[in-house]
Amino acid sequence: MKRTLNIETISKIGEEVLLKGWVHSIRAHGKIIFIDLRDLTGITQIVFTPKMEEEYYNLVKEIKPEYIVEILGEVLERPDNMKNSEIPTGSIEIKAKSLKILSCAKTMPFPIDTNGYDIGEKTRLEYRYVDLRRERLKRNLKKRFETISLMRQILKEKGFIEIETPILTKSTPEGAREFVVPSRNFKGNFYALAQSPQQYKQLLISAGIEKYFQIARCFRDEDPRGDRQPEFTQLDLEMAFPEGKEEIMNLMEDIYIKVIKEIFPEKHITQIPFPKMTYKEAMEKYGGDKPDMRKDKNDPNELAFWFITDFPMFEWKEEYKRWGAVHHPFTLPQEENPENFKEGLENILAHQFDLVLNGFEIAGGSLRTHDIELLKTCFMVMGHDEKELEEKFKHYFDAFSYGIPPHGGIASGLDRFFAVALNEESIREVIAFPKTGDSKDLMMKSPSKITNEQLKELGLKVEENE
RNA sequence: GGACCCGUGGCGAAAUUGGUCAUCGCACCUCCCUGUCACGGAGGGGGCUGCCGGUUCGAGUCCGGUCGGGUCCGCCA
Repeated sequence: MKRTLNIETISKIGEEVLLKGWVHSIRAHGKIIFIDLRDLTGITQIVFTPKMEEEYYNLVKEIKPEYIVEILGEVLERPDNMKNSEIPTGSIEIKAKSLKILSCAKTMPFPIDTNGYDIGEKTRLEYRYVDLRRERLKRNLKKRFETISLMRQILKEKGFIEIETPILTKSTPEGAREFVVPSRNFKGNFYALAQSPQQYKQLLISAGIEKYFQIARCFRDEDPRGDRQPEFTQLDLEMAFPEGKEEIMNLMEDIYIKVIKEIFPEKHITQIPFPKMTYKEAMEKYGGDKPDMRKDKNDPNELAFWFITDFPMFEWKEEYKRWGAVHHPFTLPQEENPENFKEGLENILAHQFDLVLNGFEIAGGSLRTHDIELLKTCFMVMGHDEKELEEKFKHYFDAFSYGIPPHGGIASGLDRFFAVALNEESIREVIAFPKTGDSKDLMMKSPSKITNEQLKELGLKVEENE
């Protein structure tokens, strides 16, 4: 017999159904026993009475919360005074005929029929597979999936194609600290995990993939925060021949408006089209480059999307005693004549913009420099010499020398977006298996030591005292 | 690299100024209950207060260290 999902029982009154799922709760009244059966679609009440076959009725008493069971029974409409308006299947119940235990379960390490906020994160992360049984987390993961599906659909309709770029790539100067991966075949050499598909996507543009996107995993070995993880997901896209940066902004705006309308209909956007504000104005008026522009900060359903534009191109990096890029070196400066760079680097703006949502930066985009000389100048300004460029970016300049159209793109951090859209304080609540503030995986217990054999094979120094 | 906060049975919390304070709720176990849906009722098991050391006649309660979590600054092209 084919399995019926809990939510489907409502339309099967009078029919015999086979249900499978988790025992959410048990209410035993001596003779009559109620079990709330949970599956991905919801909860259904099952009723067991002594009238059923003795073999099965005795088995019911063995059942404990979170056991996984299979129940054959008849869908009955409940008498009016016994209906439960709290749950979708509250108007019916299943009169059980038989029962089979598919899996037993130990007592859960913490309650899962709550929202979980009052349980220490340490415990929740250690038993993440149990924590994920929580309704709230399953809802978050579902919404996440629905959103990403919609984004793919929208971009497909607009002529973008999704392309996977390498995760194992090369260490480059500039940018975030990278995770490095030792090479076994070439001892003493290392891959770096991609901190962003930036270079690859620009090379795809040079190849004539005029509209690229990717739901991309990125890796950065920086100290995490509540809204950061060492690995995270971004909607990454790039296009050739954009009609100015406005085309990119409009595209991103269009995507988010559709996402909110379809996946988060309870939300309302403060202002459409998304207002724009220059970096200078944001800094002067709001003291930061990601102002929270909500009208009513107590309204949990308000979403204030704002574009912040005209970021400076360069900033002084005191730590390294040199100039660096505010965004990245590939950003197109608004001053395209390198001669004028001498006037004062701090005054040069870039064709760069961020998308800010309720005080969080959820996307950063720009037009890219496609003039090789200008690009080299930008690198030189930031303290890189010809030799280093030849070493680290040869592929990049070479590709451009074979022809590169004007292009631009944007990357949007999805974890942060989901946290805001789902009213979660931490992005850990919207990621299935997040890491701690120390970049550890408490469930898998990683990072972990590896054996001396492994170290040797990788050409790494063997620990003496192990 | 720096600053701050937290750590009590499985989970969440309580323990006046350090002195029977290891308590409560949930969960768990046993028994009773044919209509509950946070079911109800009776009884029961479980911690020595993250760890180490110090102060004190006496510490969960003070001090130091350590381990484990969290937040923030730096960092995050």
